[in-house]
Order: sequence, then C-alpha cells, then structure tokens
Amino acid sequence: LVSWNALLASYAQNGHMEQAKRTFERMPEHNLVSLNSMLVAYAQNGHFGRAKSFFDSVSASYEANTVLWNSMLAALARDGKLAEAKDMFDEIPQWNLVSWNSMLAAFAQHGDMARAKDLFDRMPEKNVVSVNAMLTGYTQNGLLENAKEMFAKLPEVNLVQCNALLASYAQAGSVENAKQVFDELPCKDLVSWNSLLAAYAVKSHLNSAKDLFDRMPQHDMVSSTTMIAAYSMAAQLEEAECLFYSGLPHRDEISWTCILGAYARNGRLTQAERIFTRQPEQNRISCGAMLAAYSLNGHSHQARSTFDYMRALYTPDDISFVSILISCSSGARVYDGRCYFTSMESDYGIRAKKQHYCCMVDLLGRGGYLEHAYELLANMPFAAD
RNA sequence: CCCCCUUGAGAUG
Repeated sequence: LVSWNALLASYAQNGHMEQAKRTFERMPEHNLVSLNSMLVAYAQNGHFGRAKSFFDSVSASYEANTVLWNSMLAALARDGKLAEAKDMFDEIPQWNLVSWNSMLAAFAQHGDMARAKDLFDRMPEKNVVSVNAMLTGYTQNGLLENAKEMFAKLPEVNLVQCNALLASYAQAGSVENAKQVFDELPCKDLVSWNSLLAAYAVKSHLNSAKDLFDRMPQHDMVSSTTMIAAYSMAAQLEEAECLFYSGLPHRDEISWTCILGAYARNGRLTQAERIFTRQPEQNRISCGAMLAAYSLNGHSHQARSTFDYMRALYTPDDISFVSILISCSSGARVYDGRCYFTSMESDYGIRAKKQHYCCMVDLLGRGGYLEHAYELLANMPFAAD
C-alpha cells in the first residue's frame, strides 16, 4: 500500500492526472494517505470542481481527518473562495499547524491583512511558513514597511523568500529589479525561472520571454502557461495556439482559461465562446474573461447576462464590477450603472477603487450628468489624478 | 507514502 501511495503521489506531483486517477482506481485498497493524494492531485492541477466533489464523496464515508480538511481548505483558498475556506476552517474538528498556516495564507492572499495578523498573533505555534505567508501578504498588499520590519527580524533568508521578492517585482512590472534578484540568487529553482518569465510576460517583452523560455532547464505547466500568456499579451495568437494545442504535457483548468483569455483579449469572441462552453470546468476567471470581452467589444446585452450568470455561481469581485460598469458606460445605461455601483458596496462589501470611480465619472459624464460627475469626484476617498 | 508559505489564467478610455 505504501508503494502504491508513493506512485500515486509522484504522478500527482508531476501533473499526470490520468495516470494518478488510473493508479488510484487500480489500487487494491485505499487509506487516508491515498485519498489525500488524490484530492491534492485534483487541487494542484487546477481541477477545483473535481477536488470538491471528491472531498464531499470521501468525507461522507470516512472519519474526519485533519489532513483531508487541510487539503480541501488550501484548494478552496487557491480557487479564490475565501468565505468558503473560512467556513471550512471553522468546521475542522481539530486544528494543527498546517490548518492555521493555510487559513493565514488564505487571508493574506486575499488582502485581508488585519485578519491575517490577528490569526498570526493567536496561533499557538508558528514556523517559517507562517512567517513567509505574512511577509508575502505584506508585500503584495503594498505594506512594505511591515514587510521590512519582519524581514529585519529574520535570522536568515531562504529561497522561498527570495522567490517571493522576485515575484513581487514581477507583478509590479519592475523587470530590472526582478532580473537583478534573479541574477544574484546563488541557486535557482523552477519557481525562480518561472517568476522571471512572468515578469517579461507582464511587460510584453516577448523576445526576452521567448529567449528565457528556451534557455531554462525545465518546463512545467506554469512555465508553458506563462509563455502562452506572454504570446497573448503580445497579440501573437497563432503562437499561443500552437503552444496550447501541441506544446503542453496536458491541459488543465488554468491553461484552458489562459487560451480563452487570449481569444477574448484579442477580440476573437466566437472562439472565446466556443472554449468557454467547451472547457471541462468553468471558473470565475473564465467567466470574468468572457464578461470583459463582451464589455470591451460593446456587447452590453451579453455582458449583462454573463454578469448575472457569474453572480449566480460565484461571488463577483472588483474586476467583474469594472467590466460591468464599462459596459453600462458604452451602452449609456446610467441608471443601471449606478445600481451596480451601489450594489457593489452594499451587497458584496467591495470597497470602490479608483477604477470604479473612473468608470462612474465616465458614465455620468457621457450621460450628460456633468454636475453629478463633479460631485462624485469631489466626494471620492482618493485624490483625483 | 499524503496536507501549509514563493511562480502561471480575467478588466482599466
């Protein structure tokens, strides 16, 4: 049984879902380790829907086990379902360090640093993972002072922390800084390579990206998907398609969403729609990509129905509100726009950002409500730019 | 033999 489990785990780690599934089905017996490996295989390969149904079917017939709960909690957080993750955390019969860390990371990744800090302070035990989760939460939410303070107290810096720094430069579009951190790393792993690749992709440095992609020691799903995204950003659809259809070891939920986004971003609505209805698992990001594509191309009716569809299945986020407001603006639907704008705060607790004010001012201005537009500008909680 | 931190997918007139 132990060797079967080891085999299963190694397929799971390398993203060979079919093999993992076949191994799981062929095993003479299952224990908690096998169940958990299968659950993690689904979650880490982007099959969030399948992970959830697997967990539900398993937890109906097995004793509650902290490792299974922890894996499912992490999967929910990775899929952006913070509220569900929190509910699940509260249901866990017995917590351990990993449960605390998972919940902490979920808060931090969703920008809720207040709750993250609160949890961090109350955790009965902590380790380097807990500290790293806090650190990256700070850097990704622009709380650099807090991050520095915490960094200063570290006895030594490890590769995960360096990679996190590299990634935060990449996300901020500071290619130079990212490159410098990368070059100075004494040893690099795949995450380091992938992060630098992402830095190039974000800034549409297609040649550097391509060059790096060809030079890196290995590729995994992350590398290839990043490269597809780089082609998409640079409007090289044929290259993106080529890599997606014939350069991937397999296709997961994220790579499907990536190619959908490539079509959507480049105005190929029909192809995007086809992927959307055909992809094995839709998710809130593929929905968001469709919504954005409709908005930006002036299909306000489809935008609205996609928004409703999305709202029924997932919790809309700030980005989906930007899209729907844009579509109201181009369809001159001032009243609808105001409804969405107020509903965003009151029904979903999403605080309006600059982008939302920008959309609203645009909407009001175009609709001839200039004085309302000025009033909104004067009362928003930001300096106008 | 399995679970937690760092890298890939959506918008911005």
